[in-house]
Amino acid sequence: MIRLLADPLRARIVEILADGPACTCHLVEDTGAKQPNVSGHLRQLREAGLVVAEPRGRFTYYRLLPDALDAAAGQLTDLAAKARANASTPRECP
Amino acid sequence: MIRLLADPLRARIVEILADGPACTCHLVEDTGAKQPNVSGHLRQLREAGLVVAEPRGRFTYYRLLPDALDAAAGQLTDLAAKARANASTPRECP
DNA sequence: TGATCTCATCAGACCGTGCTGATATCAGCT
DNA sequence: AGCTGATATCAGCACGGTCTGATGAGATCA
Repeated sequence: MIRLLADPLRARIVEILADGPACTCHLVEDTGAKQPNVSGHLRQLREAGLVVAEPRGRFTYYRLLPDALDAAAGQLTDLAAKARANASTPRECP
Repeated sequence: MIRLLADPLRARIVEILADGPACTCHLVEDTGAKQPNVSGHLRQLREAGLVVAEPRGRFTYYRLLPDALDAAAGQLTDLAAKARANASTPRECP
C-alpha cells in the first residue's frame, strides 16, 4: 500500500487531499496533469482504501482516509522498533 | 524516500535487515535474487541513508537505520493528522 | 430533448527502472 | 605472487506502469 505513495503524482494528490476533500477538477487544476491520468490514479487510491469517492451531483469529491495512512506509518515504526531490538545481534557470515 | 519501499525486493531486504545486521551474501541467499541485483538495491538504500555498510574483512555488513524509518513514519502521521483536521472543510467546486 | 459539463474507461505509445551477464575491485589465504 | 571468494560497477535488454487522446456514461440546465 506504501507502493502507491511512490509515484510523484499520486503522492501529490494525497498531499492535496490532506488539505481537505476536493473534487477531480481541483486535482486536475492543481497538479496540471491530464484528467484521465488523475482519474486513473484516483482509482488506484480508491481500490487500495486510501481515499473514498463521494458523488455530489455531477462532481465527485474525494476524501482522504487518515486511518490508512496511520496503518502504513505503524508498519514503518514497527519495523524501526524491530531493527533497534536486533541491532546488536548480527548474523554469522559463513 | 518512501519510494524505495515500493519495490518488492527492496522491501524484502529491509525486512530481513530488521532482524539484525547481515552481509550481502545473506541477502542474496534469503531473497534468491542475483548478487548484482541485490548489490544495486543496497546501493540505493545506502544513498538514501536507510542503511549503512560496514566492511568486515571481505564481507560487508549492512545495518538498518531505524531513525530513517521513523522519519518516514512521521511524514505519514503528519499527513494523517492534517487530513483529520481538514476533513470537514471541503473546497468549493466550480 | 439537446447542449454542456464532470468524470470514468479504454487502447496504444512511451519511458523509467529493475534484472541479467560480464567484468572490475578488494581482502584473505597458500 | 597467484588463487579464491565477496562485493561493486557497467551496458544492454525487457517488462511494467504511467501518460495521452478518444470515447462513453451520468448529471444539470435551457
